[in-house]
Amino acid sequence: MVLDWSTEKIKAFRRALLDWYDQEKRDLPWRRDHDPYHVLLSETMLQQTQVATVIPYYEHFLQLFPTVAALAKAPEAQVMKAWEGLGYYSRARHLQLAAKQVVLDFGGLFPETAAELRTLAGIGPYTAGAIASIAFNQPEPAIDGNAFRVFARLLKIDADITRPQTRQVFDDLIRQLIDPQRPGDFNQAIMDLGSSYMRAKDPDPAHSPLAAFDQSYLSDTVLDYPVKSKKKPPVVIPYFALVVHSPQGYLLMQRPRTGMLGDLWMFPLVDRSALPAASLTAQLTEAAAQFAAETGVQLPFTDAGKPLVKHTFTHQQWQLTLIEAASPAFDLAVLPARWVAEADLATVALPTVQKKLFKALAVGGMK
DNA sequence: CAACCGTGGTT
DNA sequence: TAACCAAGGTT
Repeated sequence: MVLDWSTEKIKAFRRALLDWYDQEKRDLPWRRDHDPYHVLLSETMLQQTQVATVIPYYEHFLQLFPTVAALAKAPEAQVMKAWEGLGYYSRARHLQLAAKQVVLDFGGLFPETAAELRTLAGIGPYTAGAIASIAFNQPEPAIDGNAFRVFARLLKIDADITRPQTRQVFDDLIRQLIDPQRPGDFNQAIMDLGSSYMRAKDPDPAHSPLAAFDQSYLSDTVLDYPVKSKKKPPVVIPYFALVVHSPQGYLLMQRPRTGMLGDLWMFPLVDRSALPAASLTAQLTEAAAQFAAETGVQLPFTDAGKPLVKHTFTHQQWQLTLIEAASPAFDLAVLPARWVAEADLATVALPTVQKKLFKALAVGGMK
């Protein structure tokens, strides 16, 4: 799509945006320099995650893994532990994979083009554009939720931003507007604008430095943009959480690398919706049978008498009933499982839902 | 392409 | 409070 703005108008737009950014840009840890590793780390953590949440994780992660080489050679378990609580855990695995790719495929130096950056694990069109523009000064759009919202409002773009093909519409338009001298600052200024005057809720378009360019503001239709379709509600799944405690600690299983909470450690779960029996007693027996089939150990599980633990993810709501059995320690060598004493809880990466389960049991000072 | 993948904050 | 939102990527 061709933008019908004059050259003068485009220059005035860039000037208004960058002058404002020079005065008002946020002071953020990842803006201390333009190191591509710092940009990659911050952009990855910021995916679908708020700035205030990311800041302490970013600082801690950089202390543990100061360079891309240090991250590449770190134990994966330590990387996952550093990501604990941040969510979308495949980001952590992909980030370390990307670090290894930089070391092995690019001699330890980040590639500088968006196309090459896209070959790194976990780097999609947004993150590639962000690194290329911020670290390497290339005129690449970085189209995140802010950019979608800001340009949808500025230009009154009606395309549904949840549809993949819509990205191209915005990409074409932003390429005509991006400042060729300061593309990184241009992209970051759009993000700052999208989190302030042009935020999703309760925006203040009248005081935006781009108010004069904002077609939605000028027509009093700001909240009509961006256009996006609604998400489906989460599916409810009932589980038993199997609490097996021995003198060596609690039995935790490492979840499969793919799927929900991949690589993290949890109590074994049994999907109750897959159990045929109706009564609680019959379901406890069936859960014990499934546990025995997996471990070779038959244990008498009983209801732990704890309240139902609920945890809602993007697409699922888990309703967890704690059931428990005491046991001597037994061999777990053939399973992705281990006994974890309370003192060792700090050494394994636990998802938030598992911390809720420990809290319900009043274990490890979790609250 | 649509579905999947976490968590915490806000209204 | 249920719904929505927050610097997306992978399959």
